[in-house]
Amino acid sequence: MARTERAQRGGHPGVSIEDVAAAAGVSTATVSRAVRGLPRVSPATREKILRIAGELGYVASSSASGLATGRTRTVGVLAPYVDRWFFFKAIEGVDRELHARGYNLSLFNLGGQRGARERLFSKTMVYKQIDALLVLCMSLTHEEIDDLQRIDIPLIVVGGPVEDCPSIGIDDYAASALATSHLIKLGHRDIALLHGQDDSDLNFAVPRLRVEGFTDTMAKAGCAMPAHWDIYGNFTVGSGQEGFDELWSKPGRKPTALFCASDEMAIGAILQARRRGVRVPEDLSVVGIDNHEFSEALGLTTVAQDPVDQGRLGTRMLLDELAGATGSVRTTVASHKLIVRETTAPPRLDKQG
Amino acid sequence: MARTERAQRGGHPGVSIEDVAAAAGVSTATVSRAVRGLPRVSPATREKILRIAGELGYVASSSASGLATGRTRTVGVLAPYVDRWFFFKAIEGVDRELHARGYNLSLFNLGGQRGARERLFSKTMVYKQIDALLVLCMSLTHEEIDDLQRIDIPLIVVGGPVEDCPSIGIDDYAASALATSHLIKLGHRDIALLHGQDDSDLNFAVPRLRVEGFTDTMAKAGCAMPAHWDIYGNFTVGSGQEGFDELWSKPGRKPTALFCASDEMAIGAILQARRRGVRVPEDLSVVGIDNHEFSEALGLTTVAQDPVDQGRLGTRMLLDELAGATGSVRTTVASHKLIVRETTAPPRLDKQG
DNA sequence: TTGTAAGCGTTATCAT
DNA sequence: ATGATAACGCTTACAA
Repeated sequence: MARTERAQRGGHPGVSIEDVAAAAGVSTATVSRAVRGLPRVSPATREKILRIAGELGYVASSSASGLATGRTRTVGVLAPYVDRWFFFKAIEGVDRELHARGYNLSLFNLGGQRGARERLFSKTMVYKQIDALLVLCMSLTHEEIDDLQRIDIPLIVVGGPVEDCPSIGIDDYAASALATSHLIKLGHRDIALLHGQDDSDLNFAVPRLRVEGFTDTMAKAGCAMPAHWDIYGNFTVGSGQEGFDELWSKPGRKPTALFCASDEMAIGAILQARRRGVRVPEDLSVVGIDNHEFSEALGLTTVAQDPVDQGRLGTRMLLDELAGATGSVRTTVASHKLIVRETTAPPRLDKQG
Repeated sequence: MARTERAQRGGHPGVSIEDVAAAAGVSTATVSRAVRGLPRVSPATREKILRIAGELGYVASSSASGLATGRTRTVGVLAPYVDRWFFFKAIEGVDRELHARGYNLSLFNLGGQRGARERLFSKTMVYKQIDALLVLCMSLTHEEIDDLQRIDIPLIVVGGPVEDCPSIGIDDYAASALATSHLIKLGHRDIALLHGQDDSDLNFAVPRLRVEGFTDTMAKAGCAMPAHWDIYGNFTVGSGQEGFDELWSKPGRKPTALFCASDEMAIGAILQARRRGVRVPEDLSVVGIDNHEFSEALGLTTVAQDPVDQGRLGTRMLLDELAGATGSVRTTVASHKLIVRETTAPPRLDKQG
């Protein structure tokens, strides 16, 4: 199908490099160099070419240059969800860095359907379509990892450790230890735990680390926790609500504080506590991890992390690697910080251990 | 640069259609037909080719086929934000539909920096890179619209009307009228308004329509609203909090109800009200629009809409259009529904009009 | 049913 | 500094 035929059939061939070359009276090679800002073009011709290209509205075809160079100038972002705080924040950071450096972002969202990983991630989805891959806080099967390694493009995971892959994220263990000791320093000893696993099994490491940080800190402080204070949720607000009800409906002593493995669960728990007439922090202190958008409004004490920045940094490493700086991609730990607000206070004297 | 050279230089040529053809003892044309499921291939050869392609791990180069066909099989998604409820929900719907039909999603996020449109959307960003464009609830400048029309690819905006563009979204006027009359039917006459404009001026229509729905309904019911009950926010939780404080700090009579143009503002207002000792709904009824994730947990009465579905439907129209069904893309109105929960109740008798 | 071969719009090598 | 020209890997008339 020749260009002329396409045009005849009502297609939209657009203006090609050849059109520009013809209009400028130079070769396509020169146009190519000129528009890409490469050397070996005299200032005069460059200016002329740029002007004409502008007039004609020339934009290089990404398919064509992709084919010629073997690079697509797009990086893939693989996310288990796109509607959860950490994820959309990270995506924002990734997008910013990517477009700032002239790259495109191709989004692959595995989630959507809650309950199980709906779409499997196959190499065909990205093979020859992206220059690098950024994985958002999810574990990969061995098969997926192997596939990815075989493709051999720069890869980084943002938001949690995955074996055999470089990653960037906070030290989840330290973060939850920090939240827990904040509670302990306040005088709490009767602390319940609201944690759990992501619905779709997408990352086991982060939840586990956050629990271990809690458990170890409790143990070190000599605090024991009855088994029925160990509540299992799934990192959503809804499960935070249910978690609170479960905790409070059980007979026996109540805790004076609640450690939640994520702000979303903490928010759910607090909302439900208030609904049940349990005052926060007077009757129950609550602490979370993340510093979700809504946490400030609620006055939630939490350990903050910055997913935007993690996304940006991860992207930067990927792009540097692509730019030839071998070794740019390496496992990095991002910072976290305790933010004390209004949902934590010393336990009431009559309840103190 | 020949294939062999690339390989020698440590590049990763991958397995090409030619490799498959050679291994199968057929021509590339046949391989092409076979792998794409086209007719005119005998069952036997097809099976053989598929097997070999599988063994070799063959995946067609999107650049090459894009160049050959003039189609990229990716659609662009232009979003003012990616970290706001409507937007990430819509993106989820878009992504689902897209990948289900073998398309890729290229994300362009204009936001990030709050305060002003940071990145301008230029035709060079998408020209020749996408087959269709889905715009998420933002107004475009005339220049941008012109550019887009000139590119002449299917276009739809999801989440709000934009002049001269087909769109899908709820009837924002009707939705806010519905929320308002819910309040009025409950017996409220002293109703305050929390509305505003998106930070970055990204869509004027939606906020305006929601205000008009409120204002007209109030007028029809013969309710007057003092000017200082007209509070201006920016659709965020934070501005909901500030809005409440502004409303409550002013001297004079207090309203018995508050209409918020979005759930996020409503949530902020409620949280702040409680913090100030104002009970919801006893002292103040609050209603929102959207049915945000957190609204159920808070018990917020609201008018629900389903962005996931809007995104999916918008995408479907785009893809149908690309599949040749001319006229598939057309302005459509999505449904909304009042959900009465716990933040609205009749006004207290001593305060009734 | 299968193969041949001409494009698709760039980039990059090598001359000039 | 500039130009010819051969790739890049696929699709698609058209011929066989």
